Amino acid sequence: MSITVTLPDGKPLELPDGATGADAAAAIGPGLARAALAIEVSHPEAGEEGEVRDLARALPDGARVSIITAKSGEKALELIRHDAAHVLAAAVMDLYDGVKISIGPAIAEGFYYDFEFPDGTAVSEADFPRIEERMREHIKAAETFQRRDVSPAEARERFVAERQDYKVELIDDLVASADPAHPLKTVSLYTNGPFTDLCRGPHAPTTQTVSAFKLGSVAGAYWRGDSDRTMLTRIYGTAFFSKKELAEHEERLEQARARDHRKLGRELDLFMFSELSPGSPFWKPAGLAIWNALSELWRSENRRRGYREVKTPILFDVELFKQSGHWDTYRDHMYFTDVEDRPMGLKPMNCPAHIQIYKDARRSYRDLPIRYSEAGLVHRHEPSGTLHGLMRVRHITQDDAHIFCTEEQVQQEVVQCLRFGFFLYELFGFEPRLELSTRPEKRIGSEEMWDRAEGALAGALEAEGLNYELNPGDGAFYGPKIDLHMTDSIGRSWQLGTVQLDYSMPERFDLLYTGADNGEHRPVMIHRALMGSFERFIGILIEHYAGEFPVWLAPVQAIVLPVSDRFNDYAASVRDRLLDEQARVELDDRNESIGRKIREAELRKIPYMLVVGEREAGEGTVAVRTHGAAGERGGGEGEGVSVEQFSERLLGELYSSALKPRKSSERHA
RNA sequence: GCCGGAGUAGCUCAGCUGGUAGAGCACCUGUCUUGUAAACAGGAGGUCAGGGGUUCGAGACCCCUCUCCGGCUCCA
Repeated sequence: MSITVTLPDGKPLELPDGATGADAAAAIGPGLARAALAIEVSHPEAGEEGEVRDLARALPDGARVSIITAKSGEKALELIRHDAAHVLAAAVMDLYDGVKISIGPAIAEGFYYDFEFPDGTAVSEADFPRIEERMREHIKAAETFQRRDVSPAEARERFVAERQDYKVELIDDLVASADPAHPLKTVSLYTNGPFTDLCRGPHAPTTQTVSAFKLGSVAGAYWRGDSDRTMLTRIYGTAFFSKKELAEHEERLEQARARDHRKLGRELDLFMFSELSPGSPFWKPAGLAIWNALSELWRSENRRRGYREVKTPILFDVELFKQSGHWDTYRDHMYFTDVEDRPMGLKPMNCPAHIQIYKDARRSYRDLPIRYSEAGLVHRHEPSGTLHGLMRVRHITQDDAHIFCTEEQVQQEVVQCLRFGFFLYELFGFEPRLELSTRPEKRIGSEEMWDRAEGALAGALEAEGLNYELNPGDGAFYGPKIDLHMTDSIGRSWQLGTVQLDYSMPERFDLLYTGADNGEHRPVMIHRALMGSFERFIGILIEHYAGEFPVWLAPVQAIVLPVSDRFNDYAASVRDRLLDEQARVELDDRNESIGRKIREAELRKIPYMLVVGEREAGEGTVAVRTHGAAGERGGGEGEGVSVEQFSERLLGELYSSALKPRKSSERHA
């Protein structure tokens, strides 16, 4: 008897019955046999998607196979990182008595393993050297990863005897969640050296492959991600196939840390924080310049799309929040105070305020859609442990808007919001990830309402042909939402824009409009913030540009640098000339060397440095040096540019291209 | 909020097993009059996050609080 498998190039390979992945690799060649780590098996006829398996497992007849080696990219990395997690667990078990293991998967940039250490044992990064040392021993021993399929009862017995409560719970859950028609017959155990773990696999043949690894950090993590359960100790690490790749990875991380907006915020003097108001940025002049440029863009683009800007209070009688539902669902995250014995609260959202404006007049179907925009200041008591620079603050300025429309207008309005969002993101070269979040546990409104709202959002996404992820249960308490996410410099994902559908607030506030039939109807509300908040968006912008902003966003667009104080008067006249063009321009007339002035302007990442000395003062010119590209006296584009010429050029870059007038046919949304 | 770590001059950091606080840059003053990434000299600057404790003596050790960092949970 023999079996036939198909190789990636389409060629069939005949093997004896019961042949394994290792046999297949050996049949192809001795080099591949040595390099093989695992094998990807797919069996389209049997409906089996590609699955990476151990080399030691028998291949099914008729399968398509592909040998995984160190060159197989992500799949190979995932494999050895998972191996590394087992090696880590083995080392920790060696070093700490009574430690309980839970789970240890490979993740995007590495791996982790979650442990429960005995009471009184705190593990910190200081312990990493000895843990790593122990890991190296397991790797040097080239322990084989041996898989054993056993009955759930046998596995359970084993882990009960070892007091591995988490493993016992995992087995019980596996058994309980199995389809009653096909009860779970086996679970797999993997053993390397003295360590055995409940694990689905696959693994490389031995621990030897995990040669280039490093532990990264230690963190708390709730068992099963549930904050009501035990907090375990998570140890993060990463692994590569070579020391070189590991070093490159660390180099990348270091470069990423250099663009951290908190670091750049300090270096470029953009904003600061004070212990006296945690989670609340103080915008310094340079940072506010960015804010204002962005705000100008936001304002003009809103106007173009039929939004009318409003401004509303931040402090309200709590009655408003009782009516809106915030009191019931959001109280713990709000700030309250008493004003002359009257309980008041800071708004955590702008919608109830915009609703007051809607209700200030009788509305007709002819008025709809009504679109109110506001750079609305809200306060949210974010838990202390979650604050993070500009990304997670308690004092939030949303680029908010609320659209009041008819049921029929919902989809087109949502589509317009999405297009508007993409228009903005494309200006910065952002490629956001989309999520559709559906009804949460804590919610208001009927099931039919949620059905309709979720359907409308999904409909808009599909009408636009957009790819999105479903995020069940993550909607706002009043309605489902579409969120736009971006990642920061080190890969953390942050929600920026959001488009939320709301049939509930209009009901709670008894919003009405008069229809063509002269009857009263209920409008639908759309809550939308595209950048999300100015704070978070600017945080992302800083990291995106690594502080090297395009001219229209740069806090200082040009700086005039006189070579000596004999040319200060001429330099001031150049500065004044550019100020007249509304440019953000500075003059560095300190008694310092030109080298010093240039160095400091470079460090401030100012786009244009205008050096003026004897020759420039005589000719009415400037010597232009652009940031990052060293200028040259006596040559290059920089020398002898008239102030006129430079002013023209700067004028062309002072505003985002989006802010320049354009014909309605060019409008994106 | 939870787990772990950290907090020394404006910034970046040093400060041994407890013996009474230091560097570079920035700042101020003076000299120099500068041509494309750091002129030279001098000076000033600290309740070592805050509070309590141990000790003859604490920046170092212990406890509490605050803030920050890395995660987890949460995030309208």
